[in-house]
Amino acid sequence: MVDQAGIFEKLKDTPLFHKIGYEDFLKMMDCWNAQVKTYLPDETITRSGEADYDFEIVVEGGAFVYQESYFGVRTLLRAKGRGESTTIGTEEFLDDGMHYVIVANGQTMTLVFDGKKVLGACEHPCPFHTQMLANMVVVLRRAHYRMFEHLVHVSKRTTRAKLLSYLSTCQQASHASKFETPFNRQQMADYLCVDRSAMCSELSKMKKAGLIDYDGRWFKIIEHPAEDRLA
Amino acid sequence: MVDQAGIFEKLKDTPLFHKIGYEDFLKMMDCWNAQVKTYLPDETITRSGEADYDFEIVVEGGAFVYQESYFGVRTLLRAKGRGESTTIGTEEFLDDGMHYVIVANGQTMTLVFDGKKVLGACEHPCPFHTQMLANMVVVLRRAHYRMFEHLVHVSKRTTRAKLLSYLSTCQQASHASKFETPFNRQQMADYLCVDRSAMCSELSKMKKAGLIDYDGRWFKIIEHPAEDRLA
DNA sequence: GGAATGGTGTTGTAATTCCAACATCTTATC
DNA sequence: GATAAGATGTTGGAATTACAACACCATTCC
Repeated sequence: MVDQAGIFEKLKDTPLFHKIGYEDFLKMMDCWNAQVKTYLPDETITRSGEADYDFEIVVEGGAFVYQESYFGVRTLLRAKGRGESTTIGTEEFLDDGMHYVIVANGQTMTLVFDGKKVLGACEHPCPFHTQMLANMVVVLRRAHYRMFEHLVHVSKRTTRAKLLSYLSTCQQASHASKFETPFNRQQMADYLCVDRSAMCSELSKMKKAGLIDYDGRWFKIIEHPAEDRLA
Repeated sequence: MVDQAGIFEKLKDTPLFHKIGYEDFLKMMDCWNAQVKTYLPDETITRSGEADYDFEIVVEGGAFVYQESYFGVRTLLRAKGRGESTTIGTEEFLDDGMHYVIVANGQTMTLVFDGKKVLGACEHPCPFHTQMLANMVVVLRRAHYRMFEHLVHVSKRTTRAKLLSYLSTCQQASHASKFETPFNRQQMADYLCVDRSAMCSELSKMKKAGLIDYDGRWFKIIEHPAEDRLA
């Protein structure tokens, strides 16, 4: 059994709890009807349509979020890492028309709030309530933008265009002409939704064509490609 | 010149202003240092790096959000419809590492809040502040999930897999075996990032193969495709 | 050292997609 | 009815990708 202080310790450094102190946390636990739940590995935590108004945060362990098709075929959307604490709920809870399943990744402990209270207008607004909502907005915006970047890259029709779109973004983020990618080749191929070997081959061609230069994870974009390849 | 009452009239029915009354609105205008701005068609409203902490809402007109590559090549991310009011800012403002440009779509009027006050903890928390943040979370979550669905479809390697993924989602949302899509063929092809004619051709094959049936925008999924095509 | 492992690059073939062009059908519009 | 415009379906050749198989290199482990 873990006490409230123990739970707070595991959450306090996450972006969602930015500027939330222990006293705020205690009030929150009371005000939002917090409940601690534990799950066995692979146990279903929740699915769309059930308890849509709960707001559940991973305290310990982790969770997988799957999209579920009409026929029950699942596609892995996101992994909530063990010990990463935050926000199953911040990004997925409380909406209609979503079809997902959330499954525990190993032994998992969560904190469940009453979502109606979280998103409802308080008669006696508390500072922590406003702060938590502001934190949620920040966390959501970041995730939203990352996903949009991803979609922009994947939307390109050819492997070359996908690579240029992605590498251009990396270069921008690095603020330098030479930059290092966080992915190895397989991960980069998965991220861009192309075949790894085909991607390697395309990288070779681009190097020979003088478009880019690279060595391992270090890349450099040399020439400005025709606009229509990037657009 | 439009007065505050006129602005409120244009915003009050949007999701972002759910449960926000006129008195709340007036307080908000004061508390968050609201300023009204107008833009000429195609005028740049803002770009990443400039005024990152402002929170700007379209009151009248509209806006295009572009991603901008290292070389200045722009990709259209999103169109904020004329008169649709809400939320340039709700989804894009206040983050680092975003490279975008926002351009007015026709004559446009906006409302600019001080983002630091919007996301900052208030010393004297107001009910409208909490309500607005809760509204932002709802709006963001919805947009986030829609984008995720989009990414799931586009991530599939073949046109057939993209179609099945998309149609499966439509079928789920309709709660019926037969359903109508909101897109015409060209829009559907753009959404799935494939060529229209190739998509039409693939639809024909799928119909002949007995996987689906369709007539115009009406579709029906007949057989469960092999799991590996959908996964 | 030798073997195993994981990351990377190359190649050839089969499959898929893009692209352009055209045919068909429906729906305005006059 | 005649015409135009728009959406949809079809086809064939060129371009691109997926897939499988293998070579190469560095690291790790015994």
